[in-house]
Amino acid sequence: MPRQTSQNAAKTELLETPLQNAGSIDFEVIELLFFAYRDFVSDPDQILVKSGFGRAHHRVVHFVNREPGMTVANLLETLQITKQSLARVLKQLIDSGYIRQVAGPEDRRQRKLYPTRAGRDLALALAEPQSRRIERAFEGASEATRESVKRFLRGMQTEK
Amino acid sequence: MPRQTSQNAAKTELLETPLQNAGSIDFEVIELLFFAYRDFVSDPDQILVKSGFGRAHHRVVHFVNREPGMTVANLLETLQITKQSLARVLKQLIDSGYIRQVAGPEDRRQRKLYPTRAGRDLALALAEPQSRRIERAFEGASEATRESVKRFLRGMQTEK
DNA sequence: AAAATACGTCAGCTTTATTGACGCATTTTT
DNA sequence: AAAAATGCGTCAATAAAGCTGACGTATTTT
Repeated sequence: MPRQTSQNAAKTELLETPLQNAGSIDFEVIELLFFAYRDFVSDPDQILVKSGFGRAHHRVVHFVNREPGMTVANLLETLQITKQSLARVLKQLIDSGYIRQVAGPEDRRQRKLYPTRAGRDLALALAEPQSRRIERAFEGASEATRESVKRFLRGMQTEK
Repeated sequence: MPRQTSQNAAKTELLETPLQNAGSIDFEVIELLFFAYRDFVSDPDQILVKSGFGRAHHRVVHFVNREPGMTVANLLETLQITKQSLARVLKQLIDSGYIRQVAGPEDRRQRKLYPTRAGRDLALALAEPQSRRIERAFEGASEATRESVKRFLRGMQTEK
């Protein structure tokens, strides 16, 4: 037993070695994803504060523009949040005139969601800096490389 | 002027066409990043609820393990949050024995942060499912392709 | 000796999310 | 036709995570 071991060395042990790519753990890419996403969302965040909206509003505006006529249930599944979380955000967007609801033509219980012109403009304004960032990250990349990156990102998704 | 235009057509106009890759806006990659990150963080989230911790704790544990001896100021800059946001999270991790502080040897105002053995184990447990997901997304990819993806992710960061 | 720095903390607030329950209109099943 | 299920909105209570601003202490720099 080592002498000079101040109380409970085993339990209070401090590790000074950096945790690096080791075993099968890829810390490098984990970190790259963190930083990439952190900066990726920082662009629209700056625009959103001006309108008094947040990230959640952004997501809703984005997906409703991408797929007009989607239902509330569709949106909940896409965002993977609860109905109650969506409620306030959606209400604000409707009240502000960015999104409107229409009763479903076949199933009238459904509320189909559509962007207004203002809603489309907002979606475009938010996407613009993100898209510029993506273009910058792809700078000089071949079409094949771009496809590889997309394939990687698709592979990161949980297959439904 | 069109007849049969119910009140204010221009202002309440509903857009039914999906917003697609158009002009210079790359909606496809924007969405891929959203879904990739959403699922990427869902893995550790499930582990964290068991310990009563959240995503913020994860980030702190991760970076302190990656760079033992980092200061509180380093961490704030990396995470891009405020001191007060970090305070509660860091305190909980210290109180729970995952992280410890040591006064800086040169500058004793600094608090250098180190993981304990438990803190390292937690970081590894959280990284494991994320790393498996990354490996799956890279399946069959050449070394060159992997490098391309990393280059893309680095390019997404705001240059400091 | 004075100023600046690194850190912790107090107090109050906002946003975003959660769970659970209920009500209404409508559609599907029995 | 009646009963059950579905899509949606809402109420109430709560939690996690972030924010701003201000101040105190120890320490280092000027």
